[in-house]
Amino acid sequence: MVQKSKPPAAANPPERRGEPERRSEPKRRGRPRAYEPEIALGKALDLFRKQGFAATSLDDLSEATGMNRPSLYGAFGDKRELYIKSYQRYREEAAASMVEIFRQEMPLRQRLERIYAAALDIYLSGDTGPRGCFTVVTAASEAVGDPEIRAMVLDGLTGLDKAFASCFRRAREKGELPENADPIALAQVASATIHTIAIRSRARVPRKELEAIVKGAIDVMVGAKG
Amino acid sequence: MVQKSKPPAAANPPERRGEPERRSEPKRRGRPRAYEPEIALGKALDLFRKQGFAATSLDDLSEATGMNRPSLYGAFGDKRELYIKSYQRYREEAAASMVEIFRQEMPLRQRLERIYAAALDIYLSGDTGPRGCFTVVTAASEAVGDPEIRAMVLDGLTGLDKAFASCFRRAREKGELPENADPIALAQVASATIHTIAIRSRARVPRKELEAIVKGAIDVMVGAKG
DNA sequence: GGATTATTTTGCGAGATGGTACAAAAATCG
DNA sequence: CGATTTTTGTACCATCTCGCAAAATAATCC
Repeated sequence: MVQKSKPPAAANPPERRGEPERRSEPKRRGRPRAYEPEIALGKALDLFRKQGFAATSLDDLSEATGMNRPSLYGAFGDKRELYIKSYQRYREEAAASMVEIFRQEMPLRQRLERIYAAALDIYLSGDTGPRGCFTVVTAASEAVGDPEIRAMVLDGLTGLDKAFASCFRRAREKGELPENADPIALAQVASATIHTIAIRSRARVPRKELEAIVKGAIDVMVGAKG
Repeated sequence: MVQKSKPPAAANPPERRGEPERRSEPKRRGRPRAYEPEIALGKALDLFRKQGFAATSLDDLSEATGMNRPSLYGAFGDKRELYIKSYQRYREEAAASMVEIFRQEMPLRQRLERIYAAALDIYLSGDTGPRGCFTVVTAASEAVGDPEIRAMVLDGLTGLDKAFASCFRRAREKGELPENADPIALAQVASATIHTIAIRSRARVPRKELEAIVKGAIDVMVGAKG
């Protein structure tokens, strides 16, 4: 898992470009790419999620993406840039899986349940074991030393807070919560619940237990029984 | 910060053993140690908390502890063992700072406030910026790949859950909580609040904001106003 | 004082690491 | 076809990494 000396054969998937470029690409000039940047970035993201920044070597990334190092460097920049791009990609995917749930009209309790179910799907995915949340598990670790990563982490944290806050605010307006409920405090508890399941999933707490934690937290936030 | 080639002079603190050994040590036989294992372990812990496992090199540890590598190796074993011993030390210290608060008799709200204040003291300490919680920030990251570390992390998580649960159970018996309050669910929210401030402190969220989050969470758990 | 014991010190070695230089390869353009 | 352009593949570098062996040092024991 650490070194490689990649077998030089079988490195080239024969189907390397079904249609050369999605659409409207006039026709690229030089030698065609042997990889698809989007899926390579996904592989890099998988690795960073599993191992974190420092424990992931360029050889690991090279092997996982199928790109050799110079190609990696040319496509994404150095290791830190690749990490940041992976993190951006992660956040886009995570946001995409939740934005619909925040937008649609539905009862508060159901909305919370679906948000947490989506989060668990993300945190528990992974071939070699659940990987938790990128923000919580690896990015927060890098955040002390790297202002750019820290800014992204902060942005992610407050973004989640705000999404939950507006969701509680709407619920209060619709009479699903008592008049004196504090949407901001509730949102922070809702975020904290996200964080606790992110951490616990990384420690391989089984999904059933995580779901029980979620249910208990929802009860505390909106009142027991549905 | 990465390499060293330590200046060979000035490496030996002249006061290296005020009293050779605390007490009852009959008299150590060979050359005396130039370091105190306890404080060296503390320095190692500081580094691991700041940088995590993979990003911390033996040279870093050697420089921080003042021990050269073979001495480190002899005293603590290899890097992973040193990491585990550091983590044990961290947990002992953290437990020591909280056990009194859990044991003493006091109103629920005050107990929670003091627990969170103690946690913030730990998370926000550090010369070069707050370091968060070892369990949450670095150990959880290693937990996927290392069963021994994972077991320790799980033990830490459930230990905190249980401490909070018994605290809520007592409060309910004393009438500080409604009869239908669920101590386990409340405990998990209390743990989640610990986790969220651990993560946020790592992202340099200022103490004032963390305290506001704590206050909001306490209100949600035990009911607004004190 | 000499033997014994425990620790420090120096330094090494095999290998991994992040990053890059450079030529060969594979496409389009004229 | 040859020129141009872009990417790939190989090889390399300087540094860092972990762990260890061998020798030097400093204490106690007899």
